[in-house]
Amino acid sequence: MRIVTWNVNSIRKREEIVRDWLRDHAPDVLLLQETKVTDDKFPGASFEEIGYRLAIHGQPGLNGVAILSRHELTDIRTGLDGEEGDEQARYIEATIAGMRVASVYVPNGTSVGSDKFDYKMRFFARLQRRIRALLEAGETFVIGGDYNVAPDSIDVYDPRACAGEICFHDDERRAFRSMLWNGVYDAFRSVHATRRQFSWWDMRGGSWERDEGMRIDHLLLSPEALDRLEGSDADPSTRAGKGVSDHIPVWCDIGEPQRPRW
DNA sequence: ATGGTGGGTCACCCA
Repeated sequence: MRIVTWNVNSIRKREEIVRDWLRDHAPDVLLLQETKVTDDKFPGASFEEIGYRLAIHGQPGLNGVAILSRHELTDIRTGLDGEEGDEQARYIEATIAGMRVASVYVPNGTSVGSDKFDYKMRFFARLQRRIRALLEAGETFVIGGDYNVAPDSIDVYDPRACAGEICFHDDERRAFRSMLWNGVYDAFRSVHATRRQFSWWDMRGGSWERDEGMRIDHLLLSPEALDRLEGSDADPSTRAGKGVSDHIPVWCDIGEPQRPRW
């Protein structure tokens, strides 16, 4: 089962690109972030026509997450607990082929020390609580998305230039590691221990041309999903050219269970 | 240190 995560930076702008990519690669599941559209205006038919079912959670103009799946989607759940009145559409989760699969769009945080940065840090704590609940429930799960944090020095173009900056600040990296210490695993890094592979390059300042990117899109796996992990990679070809997202798709392949659970 | 481009919606916010 191939599960892909892709921040598309507006699904309406990227509808053709995403549909063509899905036709070429035919993954089982695509987790979308920054769809930037309300549910009634999501271009769902375009993906249903090529064999995908949808679970969508959007809002006007900002954020927005979705799950596209070739298999049945059940028990769809949206949002994270822990913040009264939070209207931001950043989390959706569903059961697909016996696994819980989620798409998450962690807040960018804008700048270290801002109100939005505080919200980002609270969001990490809320996400961690969800991870703990899934682990305690014994679920096999994959949470893919734009985490807006590069975990390690190898994951940024210049660790000195990025030190203390948004998406590489120690507080964010600690929050990411804190999730891992509960017993979830970064799929790409589990497969490629030392490979430098960015998933995002800023639209501004010719970052793509200079290869000044970061690896901020991740798939976090439960232990059972890690046992079944058969591969993980990304597709930088989608970043070339005009009219593309600033993020590229990142995926993992989860094999069939090899034996009954203990 | 700033600003660069490209989304959103409709004078700016967000990345």
